[in-house]
This record gives sequence, C-alpha cells and structure tokens, in this order.
Amino acid sequence: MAIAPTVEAAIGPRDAIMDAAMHLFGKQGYTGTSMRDIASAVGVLPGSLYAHIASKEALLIEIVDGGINRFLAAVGPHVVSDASPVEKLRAMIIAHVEIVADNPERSQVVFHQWRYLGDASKPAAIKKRRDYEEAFIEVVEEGIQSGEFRADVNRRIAVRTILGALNWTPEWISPEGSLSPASIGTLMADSLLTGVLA
Amino acid sequence: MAIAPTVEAAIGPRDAIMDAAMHLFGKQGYTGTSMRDIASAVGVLPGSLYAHIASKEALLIEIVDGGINRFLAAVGPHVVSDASPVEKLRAMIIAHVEIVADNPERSQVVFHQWRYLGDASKPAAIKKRRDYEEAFIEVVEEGIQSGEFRADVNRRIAVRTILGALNWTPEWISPEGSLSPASIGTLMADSLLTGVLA
DNA sequence: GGCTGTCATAAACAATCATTTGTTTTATTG
DNA sequence: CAATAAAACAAATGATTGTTTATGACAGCC
Repeated sequence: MAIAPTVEAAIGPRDAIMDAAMHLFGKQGYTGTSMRDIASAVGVLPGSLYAHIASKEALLIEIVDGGINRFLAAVGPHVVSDASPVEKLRAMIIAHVEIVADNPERSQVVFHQWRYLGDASKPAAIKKRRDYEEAFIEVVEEGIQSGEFRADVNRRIAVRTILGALNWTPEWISPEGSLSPASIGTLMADSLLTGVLA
Repeated sequence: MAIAPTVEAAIGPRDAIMDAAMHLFGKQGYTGTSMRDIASAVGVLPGSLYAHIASKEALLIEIVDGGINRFLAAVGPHVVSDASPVEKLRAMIIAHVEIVADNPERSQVVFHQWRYLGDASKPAAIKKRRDYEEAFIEVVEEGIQSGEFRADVNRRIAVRTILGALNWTPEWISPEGSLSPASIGTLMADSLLTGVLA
C-alpha cells in the first residue's frame, strides 16, 4: 500500500494540511486556530507544515477562494438557464444548500473567516461575494419583470433574507440528519418562495 | 460637569471597557481581539483593565448573556399575547430586527462568539438559544393548528429558515441606511410569511 | 550503491498573549 | 488643606503565537 488516505480523503501531505486547516478554521475560527493545532491534527510537528505551505494566511486564502468558487460554480449555470425565474431561484437555493451540506465547515470559513484576510486578498473575496449576491438579485429582478414575483418586494432585502437563511444552514445542518441536503433545500425553497401562510 | 459620557454612552470605566469589548468582539471576534486592543480603545494600559473586570472571558460571558436576554425580553411578550399566530410571528420578526439594529456588533457576539465560552458558562448560553428557537416553534405550531399556516411545512426547518434570515441581518444592516429598523423588519416579515411569489 | 530531492525532526527565534504586582497619580470628600 | 478612595501606570510574569533554521532519515533512480 503506497498511499493511506485518511477519512478526510487527503491524498498527499499538502491536502492533509489543507483539510485539517479547513475543519479547524470552520470549528474554532481562523484566529482561534494555531499552527500547532493544525500540525497535531495532521500528526506532524509545527515547523514541518512550512515545507508544504507558505504561511497561515495562505491557507486561509486558498480555503476561502476555493470555497467561494464552489458556490459560484454550482449556482452560476442556473442563473443563465432558460428556466423561468421561479424555477431558477428554486434551483439556486437547492444548489446552495447542497454545497453547504457537502462541507459545512468549509462553508463556515467562507461565510465568516474571510474577515481575517489581509489587504492583498480581501478585496477580491469581497468582490466575489458581491457577485454572488448580484446573481440572486438578477433573477429576482427578472421575476418581478415577468410578473412571477410580487412587484412590491424590496429586491435587495428579499435577496438578503434568502441568502441569510441559506448562509445560516451550516450552523445546524448535519450529515446524520434524516433529511437529504436536496430535501432540505427543497423545503427551504418552498418556505422562501411561497412563505408559511396557508 | 461631573460625568462626561463618550459617544458610546459609557458612564463609568467599567462600562467603557464593556462597550469597547463589545464592539471589538463583534468586529474582530473574541479570539481576534487582545486585551491590548480593548485597553487602547478605552485609552488605558492593558493591566489597568483588571481593576474593573475579572478576566477576558468574564467580558464575553457578560456580553453574551446580556445580549441573549435582550432578544428574549423583546420577543417573549409577543409569544404569549392574544394576537393571532400570524400577527405574533410578524411582531416577533420585527422585534428581533430592531434588537439587531440597535447594536449589530453585540448581536454578532451573541450569534457567533458564544462558541468561545468556557465549559462553565457555555451550556447555559446554549439553553437560552434553544429556548429562543423553541418560542418560534411554538408560534408556528399554533399557526398550523389554527389553519393559518400551511400544514405541510416542516416546523423546525421553517423556523430555522426564518431565524437564519434574521441572524444574518447584522452582516448588512447599517444605521446609515435609508430604511428604519422597523421598516426592514416589516419587509422581512412580508418576505418570510408570504414569500416572493405574486 | 552512491546521488538527489522530499519530508520530517529538533530547536530556537522574536513577538505577542492574558494576567499580576507594586507604586504613583488623580479625584473626592471631610 | 489633609485624608481617603479610585484609577491608572510601569514593569514583569510564564505561556503561546507564527515562523525559521540546521540537521538527518528515507525514498526512487541511474
């Protein structure tokens, strides 16, 4: 046996470090995680990490940027599909929940730890986040134009309400839950699109 | 003039420290804030803080517990009012947004920094958070029983969708915004209760 | 079988962390 | 003005922070 992948499916030392950092940053936060924490999770001494990565911040940059890209890649295609705005928005919500469920800890890093990026990388992350919000705004705008959505909704607040509900999911979603990510996404899409009223 | 309250309305050294800690914990996180940060915000040397507070964690405990209590106190009365479930839920949502808007940074501490509480105080904080969620569940249950809410909503997921949207508001709400907290709360209540569909 | 590059160790670096101590300044009050 | 209390200073504590360095083990390859 040449390679012994861990439960975390890390196929090399660098991936093992990235994986440990992702989980620890998600659980304890960036500033609440020390390089010694990461090293001991990987099973190596602290100094050994630097043979594979440049710095603690480089870890954060890679996790945040890669994480945002997953959301953009999962949701983007639905924005430009030829479905109706309702169907688009529903598909985007479900896709978002599936990405969160795939790795809630990485999602927590994407949603919260980007604040600790340095001045060199934070602006790019903020721009991608805004692009993401803008994609939802576009679809809502489209739905209002077509008459499928109520004309009196405040587009920005409606989208932030939806994204807020979605971005809170890593707080409570669990792989051991009885509902699949797709089911949760569908239920949330129902709640958000049609409300709770009878 | 005996007392010179700052912009932050701190009427004593202890309040000034609590206030600085609240803002810094909210903005930079508990682990991302040093006692030196707090001291320099207050305009004092680090060691001087300990004449007024017991420890860094004591600050966190007081901010989190006091913060949760505000939400409970604002929402509680609506739960037991004799209004209809729809009106109750609407009032609870608006009250929640108003508490967030009153101090978004304290809200961020309540929503995120409770993780860093020690074993002695974390369980109590978790219990209060669950009580808060349970209050919303109760009202939704009541609405389903009375037929005002759809019978096919998953109560837990519906409530977490609502609370997620609400707990995300400190990320974007701003005192400089053109809409009042009450207006934002009303718009969000509309979105969450009746959805976006025409 | 020696060579090359990868990777880990062991040990240390300066900086910063929360906190404690003894002393001095500042303000209040009689 | 003198006495007292409140609050800040100045300096140091040991622990922990991210990171660097020098050294050695162990592969695969010609």
